[in-house]
Amino acid sequence: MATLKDIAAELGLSPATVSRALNGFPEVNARTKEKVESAAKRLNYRPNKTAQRLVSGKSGMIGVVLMADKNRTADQTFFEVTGGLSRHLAEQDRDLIFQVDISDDPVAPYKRLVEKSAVDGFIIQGPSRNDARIAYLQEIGMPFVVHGKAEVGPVDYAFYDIDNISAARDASRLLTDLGHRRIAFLNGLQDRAFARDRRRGFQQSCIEAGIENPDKWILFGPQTPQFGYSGAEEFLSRSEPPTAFLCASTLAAQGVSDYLKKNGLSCPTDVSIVAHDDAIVTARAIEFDPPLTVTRSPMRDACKPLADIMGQLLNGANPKDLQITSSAELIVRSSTRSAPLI
Amino acid sequence: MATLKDIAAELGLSPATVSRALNGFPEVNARTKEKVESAAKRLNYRPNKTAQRLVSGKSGMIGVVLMADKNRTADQTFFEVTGGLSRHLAEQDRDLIFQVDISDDPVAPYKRLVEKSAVDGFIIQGPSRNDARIAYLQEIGMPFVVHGKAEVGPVDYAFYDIDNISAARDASRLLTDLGHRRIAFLNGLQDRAFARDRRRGFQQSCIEAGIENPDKWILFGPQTPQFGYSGAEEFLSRSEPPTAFLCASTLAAQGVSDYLKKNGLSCPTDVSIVAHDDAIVTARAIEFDPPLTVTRSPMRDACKPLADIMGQLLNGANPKDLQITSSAELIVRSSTRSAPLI
DNA sequence: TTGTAAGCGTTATCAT
DNA sequence: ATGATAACGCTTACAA
Repeated sequence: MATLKDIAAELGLSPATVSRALNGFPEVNARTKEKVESAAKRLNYRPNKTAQRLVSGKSGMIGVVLMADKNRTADQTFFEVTGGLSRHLAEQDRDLIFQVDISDDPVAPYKRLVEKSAVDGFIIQGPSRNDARIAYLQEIGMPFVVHGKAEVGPVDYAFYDIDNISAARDASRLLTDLGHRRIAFLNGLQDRAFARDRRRGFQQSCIEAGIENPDKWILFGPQTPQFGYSGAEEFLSRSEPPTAFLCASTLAAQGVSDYLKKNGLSCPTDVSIVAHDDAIVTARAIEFDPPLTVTRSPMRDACKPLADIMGQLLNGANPKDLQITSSAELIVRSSTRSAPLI
Repeated sequence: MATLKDIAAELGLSPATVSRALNGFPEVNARTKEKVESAAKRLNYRPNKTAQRLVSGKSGMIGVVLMADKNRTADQTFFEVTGGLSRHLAEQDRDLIFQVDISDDPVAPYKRLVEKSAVDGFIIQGPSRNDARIAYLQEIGMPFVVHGKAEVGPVDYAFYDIDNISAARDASRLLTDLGHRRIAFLNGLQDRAFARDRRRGFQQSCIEAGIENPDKWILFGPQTPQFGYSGAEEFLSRSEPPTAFLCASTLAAQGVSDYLKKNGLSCPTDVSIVAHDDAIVTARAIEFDPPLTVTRSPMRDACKPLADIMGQLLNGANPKDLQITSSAELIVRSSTRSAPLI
């Protein structure tokens, strides 16, 4: 692979001039610039990233760490986002370095990457409350963007999140407006920030509607069809069964739907279902039977903002100016109907 | 972050000696070595990877490229393997750089990474026949390992594959031994090497059993429940419907199973099902109703061999000595039974 | 056993 | 407008 030196030798110039020509410095003679550029093309020159990194102190890599659970499973959404991130980072000529966390110390993989000076920044997915990773990165001053927002109040790091409180509030308010009073909420894992926010939104609309003790209607769990199924089973065998389900994902809604079918219950006649729709391919809300009412906010939409924020951060922007909260859109389809009169 | 120079200054040594001490050169005085090591620890020294790379000419990174289809979907298995790879590469102190292919030129993302001198090698997943990526990497002499084997005869690149011919042969032979004569095969995408091999194995056992024109019983498609469902529909509405299904994945088997249930057909009484089981979490063969007979070969098992092969390749081993074919195990459960007498 | 010096391929700071 | 030179942090002949 040709180097700056090769081009310089070829043209009888110094490497410095070639570097300037190639990097568009204003002082270089137009003709020289042309010659350099054509020679570069001819010799198939590519700047050596490693050398650039050494001198700039930047690696050009962004770290993404997957926290695999004990079962080594990872939710689809993580990959959706990671794939999209890779694409958008490529537009900035940055690459994504991917690591799987197997230790029980969530900070370890970040430390490893930091200490190897392997990355310029991190994108953190699925933050939890008092996230140790965030604390660590803040402490050492490493740039990072959080997908989701860990804390409730204002924070001083960059993030992209959807308004989970409003999403859950809108969804459950739709149900209370339809007269539902016993609404089961199959929420995400309890330690996740989004689950906390959605609980809050759910509670708000319950209070508005005069429903007491909303918490007894919430179950936290992984967003899988299995969880949806067992959650439906659990709630529907109570003495006061719910007339509606709110699911944190279409995946869980799938499980609920399966349970209803298997037990001769009809949606929406007997039970209404609303879900939050991340628009992942494996469980399309519109292909449900009946088509699912959702609060929709494609996971995929997070990729570009996250990559952009990272780019600006690396250009020295203030994290506090890089905080985006987008909102989910309520789409009413056929899985919701007035509460049955009992 | 402390550098070699810092340690040298601290100890009144030269950077060279410190480097030697830290890299376990035999000539260094034992006491010096101790002092250097403790100073390194005390100053929290980490070698600067970028500098090491520049001097060694190696990046310490392995490229993995995801070929996303038009829908931007990617099968679960890709991520299973990629995650595992990341873990095992970390053991070699290598990192995984992850890229998504969006262009229609499958070689482009590889070229990009190569020309940036970003990676030392690639792991290629889902090879197709006459794979352009393989041709490119061979041409430029970049090390790579293929997960799967693209060609039928002997090849001169490193790979890890399962014996797809035998797997399909064993599975379909089980069915022919049970008296089945009309066996539908929901195979993988036609351009994939594994699908070609499984077709071959299927044909072999059909010939053994005297079944004519096996190809008319094969449908190629993406291994999804949707494909399984529509494939079952297609085959079962023929004038001579199959009495058994062979599926290239438990995901497709799920679709077949769903179709049977929805149409009042019983497995295994009316229709037997055998699948190949990659042991991915989203469709566990043993949790099927009834539990699924499979040829089992966990995708996950490929990760360590692939990482190991890459390591050896980078240490100068001959690709031809790094070719592993493992075999799938036939596990008979309850989804297979003698063919119904018609 | 240790030090000196060159070099990896860039970019940046001086001169000229 | 261009060239020398140093620097980034490390490894490795070669010298001592």
